[in-house]
Amino acid sequence: MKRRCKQSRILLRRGAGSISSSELRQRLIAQHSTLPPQLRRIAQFVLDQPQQAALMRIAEIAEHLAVQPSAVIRFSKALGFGGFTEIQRILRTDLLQGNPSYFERLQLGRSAEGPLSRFAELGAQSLQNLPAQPQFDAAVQMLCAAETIHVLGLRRAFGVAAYFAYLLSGFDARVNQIEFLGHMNQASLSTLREGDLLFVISFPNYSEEVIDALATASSRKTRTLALTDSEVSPVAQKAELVLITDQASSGGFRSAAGSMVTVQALAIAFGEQMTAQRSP
Amino acid sequence: MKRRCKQSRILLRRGAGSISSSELRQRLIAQHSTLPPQLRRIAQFVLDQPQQAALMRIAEIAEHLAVQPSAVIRFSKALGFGGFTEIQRILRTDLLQGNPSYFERLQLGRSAEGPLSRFAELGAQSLQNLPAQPQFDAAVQMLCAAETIHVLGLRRAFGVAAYFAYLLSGFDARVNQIEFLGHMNQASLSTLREGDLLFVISFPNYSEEVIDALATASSRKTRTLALTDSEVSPVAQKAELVLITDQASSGGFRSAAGSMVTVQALAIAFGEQMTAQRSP
DNA sequence: ATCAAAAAAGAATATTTATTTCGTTTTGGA
DNA sequence: TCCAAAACGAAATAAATATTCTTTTTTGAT
Repeated sequence: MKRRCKQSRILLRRGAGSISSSELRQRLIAQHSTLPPQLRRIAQFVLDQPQQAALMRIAEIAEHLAVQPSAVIRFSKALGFGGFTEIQRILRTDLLQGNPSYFERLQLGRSAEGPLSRFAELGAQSLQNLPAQPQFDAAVQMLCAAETIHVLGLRRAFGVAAYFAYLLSGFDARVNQIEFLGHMNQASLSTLREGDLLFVISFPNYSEEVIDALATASSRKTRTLALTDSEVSPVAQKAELVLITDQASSGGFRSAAGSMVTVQALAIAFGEQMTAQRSP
Repeated sequence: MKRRCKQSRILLRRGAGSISSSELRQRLIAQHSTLPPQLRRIAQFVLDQPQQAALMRIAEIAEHLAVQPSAVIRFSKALGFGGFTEIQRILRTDLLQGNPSYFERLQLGRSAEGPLSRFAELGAQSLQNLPAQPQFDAAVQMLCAAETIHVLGLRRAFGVAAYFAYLLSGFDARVNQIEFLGHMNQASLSTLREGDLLFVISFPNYSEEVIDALATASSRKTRTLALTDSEVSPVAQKAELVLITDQASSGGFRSAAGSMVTVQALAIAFGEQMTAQRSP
């Protein structure tokens, strides 16, 4: 009966019978009561701990549930799959956080239809990775402690910088957007002082001016905070504290959604803290 | 040299040399600059997309980064590991323990704590509503047909306008951001002509200047396109064609993520169409 | 109690996947 | 420009892992 095996392999490679994770759950729930004891335990495990099931090897799952590896295979076949690998593929795409379809599509090489949904997806990806920002609170502290906040973003980051400066000014912060109007670079930077904060926003390709500004800042004992796309970007290396966002890019285009949300959250956290300090 | 392999395997199985994910990140950042180009790209990928790196096979990662599988192994060894499997083990443990993503929380009905997650959610909401934009194609047509595109956004919309103007200029569009510098409002609007397009971005409270500009435009036979939050907003009523986004707000604060994504999609659709018209 | 049918176990096999090896190319220094 | 060292690419190898196959045990009906 080697043919059956071959056949199922082919199906898997095609990705033809691939279903969504919610369909999988439904099928699991539907068949759960009709399954023999061991297989039922496996089904329960997949339902209860999908993340673990996605990452563990068959042998590990088998050991964890005190069954034989072959039981896991029988389970998969009973559910109508060719093998456990197919189930795991579904679980893993799902584990790739929130937006399973994005990763799925990436792998298949197809992109979403229409620019709007394409970039909406890209933006959503940016937003998904935001909440895990250990530096966020420290960044807010730096903002609060600063005498004057200088905001610098050029080119694609200019709009984000402007938005941030606008929001901060709404909270009566001493804020100054550096625009290099008329290309008077050194003159613009002459307002950086000790006790101030330089907040830079920069994405590839990183502008020389921004990197220079960071150097100027540290020579003037101005503290520095950067919002960029990678921990190892040139600006990240020169800044005291780094926030990361908008890493994903599609076809050479990068979303700005994560940046906008980050600066908004920063500004509002800043505002809340400042008003809290004054009133009581 | 088979012994080396055996040895490292044994270490792996023991889990003895296993380090934490933050240690891994530190090591990655520290060595990043000293690594050869390909390995550096891999390091960056692991830093920037740890979830994906955790789940992908070596061959997939290699393909994604356009390197050979062996490069991934060389990378692992350069970092002091026995193989990529060891790195992946760290990443996977992290994936399991760590972040239940806020999408998950959304599904569970619990709301997120902390400003970052709060506004990430808000932004995600904005993005979800985007794809259903019947006017999108018409808007792109208007952009393509325009002689010169004038972009106007003030206050909270200023950053979005700047971003849009920046993107359009990258596609060799004739674009002009109206900034009302020095408050010479009428002078700024004197460049509006027949055949041009005025693209305005405005959210509550809607600036008087923007509404005035729309009036001026129609008196000068300049076509008008608006990006706003509601079909019945003052700017929507005065504009020929209207795009809607960022309707949701939380505690009086509105996300700008939808606007950014919309203008990005507009600009790129514009760019694609213009290049298509030229080349064939 | 006994038999047949179903379920499970364990060993054997096929396969996928990681890793090594080695030849070639590129890079940086005399 | 040449040489040596480093980096890279591709195929070969080894390891891990999933899957199948056969045997043994359990279950439940008569």
